[in-house]
Amino acid sequence: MKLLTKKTDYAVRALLRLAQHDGRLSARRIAAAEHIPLQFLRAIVQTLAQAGYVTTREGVTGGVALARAPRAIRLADILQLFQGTLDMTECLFRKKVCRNRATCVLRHRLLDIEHTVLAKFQRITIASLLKDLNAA
Amino acid sequence: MKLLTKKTDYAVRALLRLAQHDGRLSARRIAAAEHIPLQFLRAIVQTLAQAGYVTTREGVTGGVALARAPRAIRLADILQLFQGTLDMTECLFRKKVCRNRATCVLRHRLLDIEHTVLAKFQRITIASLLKDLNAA
DNA sequence: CGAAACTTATACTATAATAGTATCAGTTGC
DNA sequence: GCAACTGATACTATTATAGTATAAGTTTCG
Repeated sequence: MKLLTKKTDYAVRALLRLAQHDGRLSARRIAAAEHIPLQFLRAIVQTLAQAGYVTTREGVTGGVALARAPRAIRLADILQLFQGTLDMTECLFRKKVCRNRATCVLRHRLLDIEHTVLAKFQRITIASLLKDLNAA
Repeated sequence: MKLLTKKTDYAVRALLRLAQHDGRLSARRIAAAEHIPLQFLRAIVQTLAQAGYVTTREGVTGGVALARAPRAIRLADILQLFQGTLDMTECLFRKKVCRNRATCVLRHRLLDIEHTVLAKFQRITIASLLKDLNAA
């Protein structure tokens, strides 16, 4: 079971770099520092920019910068941005009614677990990760 | 994010059926009752049999039966059987040393979350699901 | 102006996991 | 012997993930 995909992982690492640097950084520099394929990172940065987590500037002095305070960027939001919502509610909305009671019983338990996971992800922010990083 | 694959889901549902029936059931009957593709379920049953959760008997009077008490079958074990172990430890064992501290910081948090999830899955058994089912 | 360093936008590919499907062989009991 | 079952494989289709490639536009500096 994989909790985070590479995209999410890279996004978080890029955000951490930006938070540490406190200014504008080019995708190329971030990619080199984090060993992330450049084009892949560029696409990730675009997604982050469109969602308002970073600002970008074109041109030779351009690059990427944080658009929000590190403590205002929650891992739960980045996760949702790149991996979509937690979607265990399928049986409730997509099919008429859960035609199998056993499945519903299971889903009830899964929903409980997912809420727990989500709550934990919501408490993790770029700021809290940064704190861990500096403490280590 | 998907916690359970179809295989795990089907396996649990099959085990619940068997626990309710308290005897031998053919894969065909289970598949029909749970709307599971027959060949797919048969492969799942084989895996369950090889792992010792069910016994099978060939021939016209054959079928599948539980080999363990419902309360001795934990969802965590079924999950592991079909989806493998929780594998967030990659950076510790597969690569020499985590060459990126930010990643390690993240993984540390992920491990914590995975332990929580695993603990919850360990507390769910076929018996506890059956109880939910009868209470509903 | 024009090159260098940057982002934007999109299209393409490779690999692996998931979810099934299809068969043939062997077993059991009437 | 045939109907209903399991065992064991091999195959396919779809999707997600993880990239790669490239053409086009922007900004600054010399």
